[in-house]
Amino acid sequence: MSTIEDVAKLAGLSRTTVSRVLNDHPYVSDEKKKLVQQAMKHLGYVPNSAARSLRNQKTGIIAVLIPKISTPFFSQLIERLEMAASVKNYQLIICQTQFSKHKERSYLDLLKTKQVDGVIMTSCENDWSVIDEHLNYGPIVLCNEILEDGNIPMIYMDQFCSGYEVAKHLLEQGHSRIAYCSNGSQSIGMKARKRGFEAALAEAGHPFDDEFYFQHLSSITDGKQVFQQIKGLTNPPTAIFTGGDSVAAGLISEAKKHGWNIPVDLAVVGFDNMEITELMDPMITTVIQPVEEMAQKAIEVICEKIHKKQYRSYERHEFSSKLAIRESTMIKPRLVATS
Amino acid sequence: MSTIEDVAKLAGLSRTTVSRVLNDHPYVSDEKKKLVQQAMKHLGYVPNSAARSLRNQKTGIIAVLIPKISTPFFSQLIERLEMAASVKNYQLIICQTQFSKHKERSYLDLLKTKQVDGVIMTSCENDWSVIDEHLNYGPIVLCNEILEDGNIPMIYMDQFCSGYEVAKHLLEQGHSRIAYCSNGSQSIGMKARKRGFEAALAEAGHPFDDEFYFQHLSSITDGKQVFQQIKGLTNPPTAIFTGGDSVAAGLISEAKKHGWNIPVDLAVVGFDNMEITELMDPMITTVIQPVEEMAQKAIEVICEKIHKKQYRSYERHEFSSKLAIRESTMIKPRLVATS
DNA sequence: GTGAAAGCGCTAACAG
DNA sequence: CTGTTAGCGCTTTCAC
Repeated sequence: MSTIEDVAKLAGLSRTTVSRVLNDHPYVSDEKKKLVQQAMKHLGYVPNSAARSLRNQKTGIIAVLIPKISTPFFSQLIERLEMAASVKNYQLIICQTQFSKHKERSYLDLLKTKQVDGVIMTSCENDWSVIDEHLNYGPIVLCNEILEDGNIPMIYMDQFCSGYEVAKHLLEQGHSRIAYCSNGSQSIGMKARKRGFEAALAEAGHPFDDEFYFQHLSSITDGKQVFQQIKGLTNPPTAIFTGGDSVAAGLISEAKKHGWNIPVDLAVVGFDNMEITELMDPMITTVIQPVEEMAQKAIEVICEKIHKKQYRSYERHEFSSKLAIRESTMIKPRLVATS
Repeated sequence: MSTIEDVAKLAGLSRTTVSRVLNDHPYVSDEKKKLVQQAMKHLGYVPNSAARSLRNQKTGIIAVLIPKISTPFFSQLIERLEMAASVKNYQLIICQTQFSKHKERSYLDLLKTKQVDGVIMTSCENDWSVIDEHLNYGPIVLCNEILEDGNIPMIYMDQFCSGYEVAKHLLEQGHSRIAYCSNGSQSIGMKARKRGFEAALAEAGHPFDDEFYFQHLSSITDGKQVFQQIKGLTNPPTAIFTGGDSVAAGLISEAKKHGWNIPVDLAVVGFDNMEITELMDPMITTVIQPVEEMAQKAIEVICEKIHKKQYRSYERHEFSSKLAIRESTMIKPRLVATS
């Protein structure tokens, strides 16, 4: 492995000059520049990044903290983050926290060891004080998460608005008995979603009924179970916002097995716009998150922070969801059955 | 940010001793050891990883080259790779090649710049010569890919066997007119899968019919289109191996819309065991890949290579798939319809 | 057991 | 425009 010294010798110049060529500095004569470039090519020289990191005090690496990579939403987010980072010549280290406080903290320590220039958190298990302490070592930005009072950039979707729009849509379809599911998270975003949902109902004069509030649902199985609960009600809801596509799909699949007609007997709305939503019969009405925009903003913001070396600042970047209205909430005129 | 020097001063000792404590070297008196540890705690000292990398000539980072992160199979693979790497205290840099030869090569260069200790490729667009050249700088292992004649470790699934088992299962269900779909890849693995499929058919005395060979299918839309083709055939197949769950799901969804009964009119087998396979009605028979085992082996092998500093070696690690038999290929006695 | 000193490969003052 | 020099933070001979 050749070093800058080797290149310098071969070109008959000093390390400095080679370094200048390497970093596109001005004040190098074209003649010597060419000499250096030839020597580099000849030796197959590539600068050593550890040495550069040590000298420059930056690595060109950003850590992304993710609870679980294979979750469709998160894998899409990583994909977009990677694409945006790649444009700016940053590498991404992927850290799976598995919702563990401890793991999360140990990954934040990558800032202290200077293994990364910044951290993007897509969820946050620890208290603000933990984040705050790490801010002495580098920038942290939240993408897809909110933390009250934190003076760091936060990039997120307007959940109040998502909840509001879903409810509005269902109300417009003539529903008034509408169920709501949460995944159990008590995050600010989740609370906002519920508030938005309730607000629309209240406006329409159909205050939210706690009997229709189902909690801790996130999987397909959960969706199946929630159907069983609904089936058991004497006066069941006519529509449901499941808060997740897996739940919606599980619920629909189970409901169909029991002869229910979706959306006639029960209108269903999911969340995330996963692939299944277009595969199920009926296709599922769902909320589309602005993944690409959030990812791009997150990279943009963290790069700026790294550059400015100013890690604390109150910044909110809010994006809007879109509602994809599909068959699971739209009652169509029936086709005449051929017998 | 405090350095080893600061710790040494505070403890009234030399950098060497501090370093020894840091690296658990023997020959440090317990007394001084404690002194050092106190000083480290007091200063909140954490070793700088760039300096360590430079000095030790290793980074503790592995690059994973992936065509597209959000593909369910790949996101599962990344998840498992991350978990296995984390156990060995390695970080993973995720590089999305997007099937680009050029990007792939530039990521392989991370080995030259010493930004990573090794590379795991989950697909390979470049020729062997490109790989070979980079082997001068660090280990490369293939996980989920085969390259003829390459003298590097390759971890993969026995595709011949997968294809064989699928065909066998369909034959046992009484089918003889069985269609086969490929995603267009001409990789060794894909060829093996097809050979396995054909072998089973040949054994049963039902040689493969090229009329039933559909190519370049990978998406839901492709699945829908292939159904249209099948519907147009005068003498259509009674079973089909779609080579992918998305294709299978798209096909089934379209077939149902046209009143076909799956599996009675057409038995369908997917590939990958994605979530949808259990959500569709009927649930889809599919091939389960040994993702976890392959990921663990890949990490194990690359760590060993890094350790031994011997990058070239002919190694094959083959794993087996499992067939998950579900409703899309099993004709059940019909339930009596209540009218 | 412990410390002094050299050096991993690179960049940025500072001179000239 | 170019070179000399110091040093980023760490580990490791080699002495003592």
